[in-house]
Amino acid sequence: MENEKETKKKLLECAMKEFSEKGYMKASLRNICKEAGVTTGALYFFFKDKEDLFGNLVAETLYGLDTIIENHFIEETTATKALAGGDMSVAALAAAQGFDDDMEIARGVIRYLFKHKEIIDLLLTKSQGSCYENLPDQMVSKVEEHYTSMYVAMKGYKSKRKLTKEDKFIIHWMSHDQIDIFIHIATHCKNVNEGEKQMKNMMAYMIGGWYGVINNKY
Amino acid sequence: MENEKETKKKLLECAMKEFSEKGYMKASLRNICKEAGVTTGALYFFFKDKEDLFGNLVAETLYGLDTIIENHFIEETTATKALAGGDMSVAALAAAQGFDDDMEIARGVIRYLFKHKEIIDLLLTKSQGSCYENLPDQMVSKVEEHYTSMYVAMKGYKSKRKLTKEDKFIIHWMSHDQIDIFIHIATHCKNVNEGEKQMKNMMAYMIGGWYGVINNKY
Amino acid sequence: MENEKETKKKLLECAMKEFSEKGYMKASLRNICKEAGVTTGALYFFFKDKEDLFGNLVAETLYGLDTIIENHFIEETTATKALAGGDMSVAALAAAQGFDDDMEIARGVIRYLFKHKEIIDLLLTKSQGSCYENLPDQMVSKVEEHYTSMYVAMKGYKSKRKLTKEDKFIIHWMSHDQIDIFIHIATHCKNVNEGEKQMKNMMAYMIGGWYGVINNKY
Amino acid sequence: MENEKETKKKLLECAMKEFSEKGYMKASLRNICKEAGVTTGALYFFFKDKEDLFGNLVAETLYGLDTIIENHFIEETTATKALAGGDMSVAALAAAQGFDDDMEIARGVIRYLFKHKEIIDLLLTKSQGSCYENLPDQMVSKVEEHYTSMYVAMKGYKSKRKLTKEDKFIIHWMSHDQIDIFIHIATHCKNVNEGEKQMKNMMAYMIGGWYGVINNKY
DNA sequence: GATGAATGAGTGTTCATTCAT
DNA sequence: AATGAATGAACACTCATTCAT
Repeated sequence: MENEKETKKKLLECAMKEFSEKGYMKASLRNICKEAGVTTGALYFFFKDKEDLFGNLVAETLYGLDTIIENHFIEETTATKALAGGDMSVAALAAAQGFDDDMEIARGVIRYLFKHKEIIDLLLTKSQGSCYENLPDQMVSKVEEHYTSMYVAMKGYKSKRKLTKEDKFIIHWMSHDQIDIFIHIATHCKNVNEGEKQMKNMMAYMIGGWYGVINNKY
Repeated sequence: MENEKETKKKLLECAMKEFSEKGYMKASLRNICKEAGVTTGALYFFFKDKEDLFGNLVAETLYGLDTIIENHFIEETTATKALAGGDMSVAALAAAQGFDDDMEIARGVIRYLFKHKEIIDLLLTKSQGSCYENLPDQMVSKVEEHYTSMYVAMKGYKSKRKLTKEDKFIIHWMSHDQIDIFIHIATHCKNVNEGEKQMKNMMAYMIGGWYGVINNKY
Repeated sequence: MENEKETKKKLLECAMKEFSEKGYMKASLRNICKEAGVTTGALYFFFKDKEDLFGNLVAETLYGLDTIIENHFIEETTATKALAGGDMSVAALAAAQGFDDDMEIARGVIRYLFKHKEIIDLLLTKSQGSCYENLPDQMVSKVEEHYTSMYVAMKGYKSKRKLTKEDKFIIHWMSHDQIDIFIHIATHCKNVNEGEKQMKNMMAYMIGGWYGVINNKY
Repeated sequence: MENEKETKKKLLECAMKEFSEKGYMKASLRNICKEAGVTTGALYFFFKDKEDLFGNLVAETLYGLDTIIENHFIEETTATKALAGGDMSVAALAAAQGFDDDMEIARGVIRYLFKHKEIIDLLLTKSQGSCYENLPDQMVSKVEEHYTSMYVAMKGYKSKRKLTKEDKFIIHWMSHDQIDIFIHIATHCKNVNEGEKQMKNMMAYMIGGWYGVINNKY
């Protein structure tokens, strides 16, 4: 019963190695099978095709990440909405609170990233050619809504309708940058401790950036 | 003599199209030649191999970009070094000056990016699999040295030797982010005017970020 | 005991569908099993191989058809033989009688074809690649002997020895055409009523053809 | 210059052999190449894909056959149309004339078939799976229109509108049978002389059949 | 009776590259 | 300067079949 699943496991391990070394497109199913000591037919018993094999490697981790980001940022969103319409100083205070919360969320994200570091690396840097190649963009989209609300609150706008093209652009950029911080940590720090440590400076950078934008007169 | 160069030109045009549509890896030399109305042999008369063809497309633009970044940021570097050892307020003042200069440089970079938008897009989003796939990283390296000096000055350190691992990490991140701003503008704005406009907010974000980092106590 | 046979039944149903849709060669045993909700191993418990599976689908129907044709046409044969040696007009008369009998047989065949229409379609149009691909030819052979006797009688020959190469050729053709009439009806009429109706004209055509041949002077 | 085309020729020869032996579907491009002493890449230099290779074998012959059938039968059609509305005996006479003409056409077709016997065999018996698998049906369609006109004339109908479902069915059958005569000759006679000889009986059969149908009272 | 696993040979097709002419 | 021809290795994928359990 145990060694029945050995082959699938072996296949996944070798696939992990091959994809990590060569990226999705250049990875060879033949190589994976050879390495695993089985014929290509065996691979197709367990997996529908190349994409499915890659999917089996990353799906679970991806789903968990999605859940974390979606849940947290969406809860935040509703909380932050209450700020809209308040006076600037209150908003600023609340925003500071918002950042503290974000910090907490970020810590959670980072812990998750490091818990699944290899898969995350695969997704972030080796998925080109697969259906997962736009993962960062998708995550950015999820953060963007949350940040739009925060931005509206901090600017003291009464509704999202007030947002100019420039507002939207910088919100998108900051969302992108937030995701990029996670990616940067995941790909540049060797463990979760270092990740959490470096994150403090990065969050300081980001918060400073937000204030720079909010107070920008140009 | 004229139609000799015609073929090379045609080949480059068709290569541009193919690489832009499919990316470096999925681009087919066959297709390029078919489109250009010549045989593959012709291509190999003008270009050593696939990489060389891609290189011919991007080399000039790349060299120009390198030059801009290298020249400007390196000149800056020497100027900023004078600050080392000064008191904090002077440093801050000087840093502000530094940012103004950076703004000017950034404007130049952006103008350059849009002047060669298609090639830049190719380099930034379609070069995976070629030797240019790490271009952003290389550019980051060039900015990094300049930023290290600025950082040292703003922190009031007496020499680079004082830099901790955390300092180096955040400097790398901010360098990366600077390059990312350029990339973001190049890939998200439709013309140079919009690019320059959006850049103002982004620079405000970046400068705010720097201050956030410099003043960070954690 | 009951659901044991359920699986075999299910397999046969799904095989029917797959073979009908794709033809013998392109049909995939994998697909059949997937559709039936069992593994390929199960299929190989019930059937020796692909050919055997196809055989199980068509064998009974095929055997019935064989029997009908063989019995009837062979009975006819002995009856018709009595004509040999008689004078022409008697032979013609007898031949007319023969055609009436043939009409009756044909009606029986057609009824049988429509009773097993789906299997017949399978055999006639989807069996290429299997050992049944020459079914029409085999049926032709069976009719041929009967027609040879009829031909000998109508021509007023004293024995089969008189048959020239041309005689044999046209007998083969007419046998082939007789089978083709059945096939045409089976594949072009939507039910037995229409089949029987159209058959009248077709038999008129065939009988006219026979007279054309018998009286042909060239 | 001469042995440049040797490879393509060799490839076509070997393809001819492979397709003839195994049929379109079971033919292996690898085998063809191995037999021709070249790599598969070479094949793909000359031919787009399997279908194109097969097409190169048969296209010319097919086009010629199309032309013969289309030209002749369509010329006939207009000639025969003049009969519509005339009295029966005249129509019958004219029909007899029509059959004489058809005989002449048929002789032309048969000569063509034997001139390209191997290709014709390929098309008729080995093309399943390719885009040519329905060739006989297409040819039947072309004959059908001509026969409809003849039928209308012989029946003494004033227009095609009078045709019942039964009329149409038997016309289709007779068209089918006409094509089948050609196919039968092409696949059962070993040379054009034998073909032309056997055709006489077959045409007698067919003409007899037509009269049988036209005079049929049921 | 049936599964789950695996084989091994095969499929058509595409690729960048080479080279004599 | 360019062609036409060819290579050879690689690709993802499918197949009917087998067999221990």
